[in-house]
Amino acid sequence: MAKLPKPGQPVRGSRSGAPIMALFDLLGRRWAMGVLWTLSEGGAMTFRELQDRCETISPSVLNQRLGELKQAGFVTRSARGYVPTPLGERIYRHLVPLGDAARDWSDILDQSDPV
Amino acid sequence: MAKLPKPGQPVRGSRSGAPIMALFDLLGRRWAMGVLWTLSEGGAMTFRELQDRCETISPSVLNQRLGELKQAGFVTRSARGYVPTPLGERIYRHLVPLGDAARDWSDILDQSDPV
DNA sequence: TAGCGCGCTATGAAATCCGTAGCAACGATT
DNA sequence: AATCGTTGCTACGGATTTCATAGCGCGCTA
Repeated sequence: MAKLPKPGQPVRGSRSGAPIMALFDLLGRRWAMGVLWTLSEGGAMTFRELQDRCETISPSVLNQRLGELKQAGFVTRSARGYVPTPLGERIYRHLVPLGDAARDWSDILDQSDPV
Repeated sequence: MAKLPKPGQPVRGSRSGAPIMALFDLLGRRWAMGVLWTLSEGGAMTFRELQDRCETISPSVLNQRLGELKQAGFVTRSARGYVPTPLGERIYRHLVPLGDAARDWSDILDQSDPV
């Protein structure tokens, strides 16, 4: 099992553990950003609900990602289910403009390379 | 070999291919964000130089990520080496504030959980 | 006590990633 | 012309990660 990336300690991709590299290690795991995104968009939700919204995630990976996100302090568990922490919300807010860029990307691909 | 995620087509994580999910699929592969980041920070550079800066990346993975980023239109190859495209630059600019958040994250961890 | 939904774990196969070695092409040097 | 160094990558085998599916133990309700 891969250990949790922590800024300041060697992570996959950086011996120095530059914070951004630690974050990339964490968020660059399959589904990590998708989970944070879904959770931030949808508000508090249960494990199963999250699983449904993520369409194709397997429970083992969801559980693992949730554990990592919890340990990293991006997600926590409230009475009504999993929710992003303020720190998690902040990361999410930086992810939002990526959604806009993604839409433009989609438009560009449509123009240059219609299916 | 995993196929290139394209918005509008089913990707890992979304049957509908919502642009953001296609982007998450692409960027959520090991080293994808790190490569884009390194390239944007350092300007045009050769394969080997990129490999050096990424410290621990293997050439096979670097080559694969570069191919994906090229196909996605985020990176291209100029006379002086690999460079991000305008679209790639744009993604990068949205990644920058994540670096700030990562530093704060690092500070928080230092306070709450000193090694 | 039977049925339900819940959070999650177990398992085994498939995909991905890794480090290392090394090849072919090129230009500069001897 | 033979050698050298650099570059962009590919081959390979093993380690890790992700996957789909099945199902367990719990608490609640009827």
